Amino acid sequence: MIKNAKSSSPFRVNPQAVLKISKSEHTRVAILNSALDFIWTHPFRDMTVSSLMASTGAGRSAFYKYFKDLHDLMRTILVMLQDEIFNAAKPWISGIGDPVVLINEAITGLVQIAYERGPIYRAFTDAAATDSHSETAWKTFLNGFDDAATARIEADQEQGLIRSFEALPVAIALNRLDAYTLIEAFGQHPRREPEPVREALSQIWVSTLYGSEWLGNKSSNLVRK
Amino acid sequence: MIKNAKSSSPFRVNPQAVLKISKSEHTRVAILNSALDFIWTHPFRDMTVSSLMASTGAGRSAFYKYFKDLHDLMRTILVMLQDEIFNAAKPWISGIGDPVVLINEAITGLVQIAYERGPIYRAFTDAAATDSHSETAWKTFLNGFDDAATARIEADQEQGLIRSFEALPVAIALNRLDAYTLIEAFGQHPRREPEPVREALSQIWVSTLYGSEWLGNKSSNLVRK
DNA sequence: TGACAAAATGACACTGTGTTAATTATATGG
DNA sequence: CCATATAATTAACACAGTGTCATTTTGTCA
Repeated sequence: MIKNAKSSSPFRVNPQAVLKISKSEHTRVAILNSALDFIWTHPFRDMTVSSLMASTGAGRSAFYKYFKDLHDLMRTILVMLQDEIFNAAKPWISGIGDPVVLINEAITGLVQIAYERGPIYRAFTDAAATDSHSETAWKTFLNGFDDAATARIEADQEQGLIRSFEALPVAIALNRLDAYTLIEAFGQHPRREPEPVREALSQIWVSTLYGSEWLGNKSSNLVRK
Repeated sequence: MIKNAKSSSPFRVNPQAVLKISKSEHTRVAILNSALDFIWTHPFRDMTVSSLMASTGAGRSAFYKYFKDLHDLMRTILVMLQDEIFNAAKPWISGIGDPVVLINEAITGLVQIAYERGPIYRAFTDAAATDSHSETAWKTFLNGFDDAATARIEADQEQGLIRSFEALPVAIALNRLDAYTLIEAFGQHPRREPEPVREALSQIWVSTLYGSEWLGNKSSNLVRK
């Protein structure tokens, strides 16, 4: 029980308008929300099955009817959040037009979401450290970004917009840059200010891929044919 | 017991030439080596006090005479390794001459050490996820790099070698880039090939700080006055 | 050798996990 | 509205690992 606006995650699972929810569905949603609330204010390492179930009304062992263990629960949440963040990155990944403008759009979106969900993403990395299945899930999540960024870099290289180099290692490195910079900045309270983080990431991506001459707010005139 | 060349960490604590070692010192060193060997081949999450002490001959509870808990042990190891890696970064941090040459030297050293010690560093980050003291130790470790890099960037900005921007957020971001790219590439077996990783990091640092015109193997003609 | 300190140990209490057999609640068709 | 099948819930248990402490063993040196 006991959750006030300040201590509960802004991301909670919608109880589907109270209509047509089986008891089972209800408990499952209660557990998910309880986990999201917990993670918003506590490190993942302090999460226990009993601490979660305490806020749902049900007893501890009911948990195991819905999730295999705490890591299974975390993987469920990761899947729930995946689309949201992939969509934020989409402008650059598959957008058409000035790539410097697009990349800034994508980074702005990424920073925004990281700011809003930081502690949850932080919990994924903590979970990955303590369980091999969570580790695999987190790696798969990151690999999705690696593949997408590699494809975009290679496409821009063919257009002559990016000079020639091995795209994959650079894509991996830039994605780790984003992931862990953002998680460290926004993964626990108090969170850092978003704007300086956004500027730093933007500067690094743009100068690495398109050259430092495009820094600053002026729009570039690189355009995809 | 039982350790062959293949499965034991190349970094082990020197038993001081067998000379003048008290029983106590001997056991302490045995525990440290046991931990290093374990970490070289297993994830930190599988390390238990009993698994460690099994290879030392002593019983489980003897462990607590030497270390408060497993995280205390890990912090001890982190302190042991700290100098080595700070020294690798030193060329750029405090070197004089062409900064592009220096930064490549520093990154080469960093990659080298990360390759040799990868699983140990990986264990630090895993430990940081599960214990608040280890988390603090790891953050302090990273902050050392942040401060040093910030100072160097600001110095080069005063020399006009780096264009003007807020140095700290960029320094933090570039250090997270290094730390987590290296740990992911070399933190568990099989490790990735070092050379593509080195190239990617070098490209990102150089183009972010000094501009993409200095990429490639040609030495730059930026020189500190 | 004897006496003292240091090191090591076994036994214990504790926390948290995941399972299972038994119990209780729920929903639905007659 | 009730009977009943099915689903949800629980209490109790066995297990793994931690950290402590009183006691015993070992090492050292006067």
